[in-house]
Amino acid sequence: MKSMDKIVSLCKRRGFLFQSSEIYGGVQGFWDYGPLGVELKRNLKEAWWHDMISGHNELVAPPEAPSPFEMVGLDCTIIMHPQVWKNSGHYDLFHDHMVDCRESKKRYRFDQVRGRWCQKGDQKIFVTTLAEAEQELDEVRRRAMKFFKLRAKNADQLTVSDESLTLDQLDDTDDVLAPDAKSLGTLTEPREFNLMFKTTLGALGGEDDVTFLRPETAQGIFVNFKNVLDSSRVKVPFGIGQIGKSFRNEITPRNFTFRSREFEQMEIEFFCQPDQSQQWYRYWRDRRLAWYTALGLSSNSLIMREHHPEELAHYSVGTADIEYAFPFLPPGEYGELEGIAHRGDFDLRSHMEGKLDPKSPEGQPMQVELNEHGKPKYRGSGKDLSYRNEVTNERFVPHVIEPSAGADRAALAFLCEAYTEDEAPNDKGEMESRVVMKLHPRLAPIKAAVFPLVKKGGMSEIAKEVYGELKQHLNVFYDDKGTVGRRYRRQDEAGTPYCITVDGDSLEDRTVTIRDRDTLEQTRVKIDDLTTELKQRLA
RNA sequence: GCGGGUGUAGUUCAAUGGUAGAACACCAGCUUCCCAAGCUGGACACGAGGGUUCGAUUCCCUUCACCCGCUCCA
Repeated sequence: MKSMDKIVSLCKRRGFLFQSSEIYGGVQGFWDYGPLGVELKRNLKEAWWHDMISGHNELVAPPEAPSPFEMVGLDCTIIMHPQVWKNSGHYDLFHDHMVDCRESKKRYRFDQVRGRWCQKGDQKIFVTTLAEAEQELDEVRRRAMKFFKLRAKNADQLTVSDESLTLDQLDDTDDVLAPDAKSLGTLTEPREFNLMFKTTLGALGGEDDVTFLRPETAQGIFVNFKNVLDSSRVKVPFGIGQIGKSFRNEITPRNFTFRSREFEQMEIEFFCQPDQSQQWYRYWRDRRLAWYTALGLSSNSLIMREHHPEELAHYSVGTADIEYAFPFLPPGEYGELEGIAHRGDFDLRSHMEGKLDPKSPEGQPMQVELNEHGKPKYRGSGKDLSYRNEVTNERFVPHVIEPSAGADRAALAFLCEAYTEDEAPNDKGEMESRVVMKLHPRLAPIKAAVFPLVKKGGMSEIAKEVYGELKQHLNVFYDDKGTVGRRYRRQDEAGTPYCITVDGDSLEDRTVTIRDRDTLEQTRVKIDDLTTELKQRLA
């Protein structure tokens, strides 16, 4: 049976993944890739970069694509101008003040809990509710009656303030009846949740020099949009891709590497004409799903989850998550690998004009979010990030489709998918259980292993010669320790798709056997044809 | 952040208020002409800090990490 415990144990044992700083007891939410893991992850990122960016042919429209398009890459810094995160919306979203209720164990956003002062006799309490604005007064009154143990006929003993307040407008929470509590004063002090990693610019930096490690790579693409346009001659529609580390202070890192605090993203921002954005959204959504299945994720374990219209920001035409049935999730539940979001012109315009207000009235272009003085809450760059079609002379702010993938989550999904227990014969022909990582050859850390069948009679010499030749082209591994069966099993656990064995016949006719990891079948090929044969099989 | 559970070798597990065992894995050698567990030998562990005690891996406290549930998930 496939279980998370077994997968975690194999990852440690074989050097795919280690806990960060393990000798000091580890740090929650940080993980290191070992010798096999780093190869897997590099292969994964290289597959993505090749398939999405460097291997893309911009001269022809791929199947299902509305038109030909261009793709270029970018690699930008982790630390950026602090204003980036204000206009991207992360600064506001990531600085929630939260309170916990000691009684109900629930957590609330401090500025979202509303309520009213209620008085009976000389006792004055603040009764809260999460109810909608229309039901708020009734709900507050109902809870207050219950708290004071008043019957309906004595309702006139209760006075409820006309003014609705949020918790952040109170001096303290001592007299607050929390939304799910029965007694007063159960809320903790509000605590700031810094979901972005704060850091300081410059050696003498004070509070004014605070900035953040990026929580996503995407913003680096948006702020370089004009640079890329001015330097690369790309024309809309085109995409900019980037692979890089991002950082988020996850509240509850859990499930192995699934929710890490330092993680790597593979993101594309695809810029297109607003009237074509729906087609491009569908194209990327379907293409990205197909990418995972092409690399070996079972379509039974993958789902495309379209967000419901009510989940979407109103400027967005659609958002879909590609999700995988990780073994640590209950049956029927899926964990996100990648989100494909239609982001409209929100990001480019926010970086031009100042942070747009997602709560802008529907049916018209979004407006810049204003502060209490009626000025932009956060100033934009003031730079023109619109695009001019040089043929039609039409000028517009491109709409953006954002396929945003998690490299570590993908690596984990491929590891989980690959873990297989099956049966293989032992030297007596009896079936024994075997653990094999059925990684796609493109992802496998080691492409082939080379063995002398036994360490004598000149087999080692030939095997070393074969190894030296292959090593120039492929990541291969040499092993002559123990019996050959044991060496095969070791490679099975590492996910090596092929094992090359030099035997007695090799001495006579310069042939070797290729053993297939999944079928255990062996075929004999000439040493001179080996590189070509392997490259063909690995393609 | 809350509640429950668990921390012993690379892995999976024992035992013990007084010398910490095993299996597999690993290393060296022997054996071995195709699928791990033949032979000999070897190296390797009580998450961290504090307390109680003559003595703590064991009891107590704190802390860190992992697992389960709740919460959160931009």
